[in-house]
Amino acid sequence: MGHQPEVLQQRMDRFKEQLRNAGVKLTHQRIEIFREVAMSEDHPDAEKIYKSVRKRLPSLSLDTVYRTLWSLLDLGLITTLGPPRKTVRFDANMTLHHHFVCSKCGMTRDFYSKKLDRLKIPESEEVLETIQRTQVEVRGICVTCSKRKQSKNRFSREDKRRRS
Amino acid sequence: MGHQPEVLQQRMDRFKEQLRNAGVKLTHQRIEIFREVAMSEDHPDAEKIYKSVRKRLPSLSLDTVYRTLWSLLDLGLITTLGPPRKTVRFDANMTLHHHFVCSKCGMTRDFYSKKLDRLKIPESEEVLETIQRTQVEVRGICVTCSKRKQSKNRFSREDKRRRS
DNA sequence: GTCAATGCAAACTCTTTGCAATCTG
DNA sequence: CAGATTGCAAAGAGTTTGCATTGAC
Repeated sequence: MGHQPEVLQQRMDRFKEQLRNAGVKLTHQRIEIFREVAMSEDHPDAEKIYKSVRKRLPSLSLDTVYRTLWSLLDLGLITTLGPPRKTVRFDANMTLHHHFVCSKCGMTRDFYSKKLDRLKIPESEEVLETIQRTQVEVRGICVTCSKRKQSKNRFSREDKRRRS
Repeated sequence: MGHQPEVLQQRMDRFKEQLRNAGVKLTHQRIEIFREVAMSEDHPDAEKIYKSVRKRLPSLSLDTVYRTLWSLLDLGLITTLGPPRKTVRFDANMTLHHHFVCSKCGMTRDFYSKKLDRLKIPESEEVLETIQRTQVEVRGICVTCSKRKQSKNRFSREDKRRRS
């Protein structure tokens, strides 16, 4: 479980540089939390990150993990799996379709494309026993979020949360 | 906000047929909850479905909405947006990559493909102002979940939840 | 030294569960 | 009518917040 050392090093360097550029403090917590996400191959959730990092920083608290993760997201150093929302959302459209997803608000819209429906997937043997469906997810910023006066991509995510 | 009438009708018919085949009762609640998901174009969460259906069935409770949605998921009548988990998961791999996702447990693994990286997306103008990234999500059942003795895809999801 | 960031504890929100009452087939 | 399903209320997760303390620059 882990990436090539040089990949990790590269990510860590980029991370430190971006934090400095943003005028944000390089705390032990942030360094270790980012390292954990950067090292892992399994897309961990906050709880899992918390447990791992805690071995190195026993005083770490879970809320710091959350705060740090949202911050890293805003800085563009990490992404979320699927739309960045906490509640599960459902879809009765079982026909082949694809998604536009807004990275800010999680808005999701279907779109159709015969070409994309026919995608050939390479190897899957290792991980998936049976394949059910292949879907393209296009991520970007939606029209509404683009218009909304942006807090210049500030480090703190607080304003965004209070609003929604 | 709504699909073509004939699409809705088709989905409702399929829904009723599948429930009968599975030997599952066709209650008002299930019918209205499924109709709501089938009608909507915006991938609603449980809360939103609850609020809408409540206008028609004032006695509906939120826990019934949850139970029904997981059940419909098991029957293959609806899907979730992204992996079917409740907690957000993070990813420090900012290089172009794609995902294998297990529909049962939410396990997610990266994979790489130069071909998929070069996907051409059709129209996006309407919805997304700027596109950040395009990613392919391959859904299926992972090796571990395939092995796990399956409760013959029973309607109730309870066993699965308790286990995790 | 200053102000951002952390840890703690408490509040909140979302989701699940146990059980008696109700409704479908 | 029997057993599945619902509604209720309460418990459980997961996540966020206010505030005093700590630590990076």
